[in-house]
Amino acid sequence: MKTIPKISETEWEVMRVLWASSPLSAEDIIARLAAQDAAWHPKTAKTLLGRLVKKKALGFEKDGRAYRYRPLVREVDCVKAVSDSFLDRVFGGALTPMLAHYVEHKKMSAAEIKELKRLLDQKE
Amino acid sequence: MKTIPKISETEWEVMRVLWASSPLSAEDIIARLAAQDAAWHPKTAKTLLGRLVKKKALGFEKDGRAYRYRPLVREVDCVKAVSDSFLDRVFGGALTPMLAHYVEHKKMSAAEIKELKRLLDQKE
DNA sequence: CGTTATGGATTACGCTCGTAATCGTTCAGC
DNA sequence: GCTGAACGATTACGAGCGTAATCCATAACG
Repeated sequence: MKTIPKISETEWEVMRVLWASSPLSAEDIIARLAAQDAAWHPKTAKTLLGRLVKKKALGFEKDGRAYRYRPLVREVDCVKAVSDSFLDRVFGGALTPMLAHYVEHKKMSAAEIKELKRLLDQKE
Repeated sequence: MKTIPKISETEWEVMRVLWASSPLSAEDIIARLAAQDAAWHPKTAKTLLGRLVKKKALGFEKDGRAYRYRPLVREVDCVKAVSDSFLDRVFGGALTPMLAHYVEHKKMSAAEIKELKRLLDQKE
């Protein structure tokens, strides 16, 4: 089991772009980030790319002077790590109260409810 | 709607103790923290209490030389704030994939599954 | 009554984060 | 070939965090 580097709040946005599609150039990544949130400053994105490379969440191949970045860690693994820590911290590790919180406080469509029930059925 | 102060990882453990029971003296809080995790250093806990007071997550009444601390923010509100941000960051705000992740990756007892289904039924 | 233990306040310190600007190099266009 | 634009690398910097130790006042014990 590989060690999952700790990915910060803003770094997650970058990772999510690359999990959705990779490899990508910095330029492409910046474009996609700006597409979902215009407040992204290119320099900031570059800094984050550098940090993610340093902490080995991203790798790259050179493509001329530029890099093409790709994830070195799988999304599922990162999601699992951070989900577990969230569960521990906020709900003391108790799964059901956590799920109950969401079910009770967030809107869900009938289809979503059905889908979730199906998953629960499978689990039995 | 009051503003929820940002509560850090370790601060959450302190808050959880006080949400479970308050008001409590620093001594009591430290004892309860140590009970669940022996690695807690009293000085560290004091620092966190101070910080939580400063950021107005906790208040206190004087009781002689000592303080009796109590939460100034409700657990539900904090849970909601941090849950929403977690959902956004890790799952891009998509509720069902998030719930699905937990249902698929964590162990649940038959009773828990049943309880959750009941909540989903209510929601319909 | 004085000394010590205890309580909160203050100070410490290295790390990470968010947010960029600057630097040095190299590719591309003129 | 020369110049400027663009790339990654390096540097910046204040805030917050995790982890304590130290300081100062007072309460409790002897």
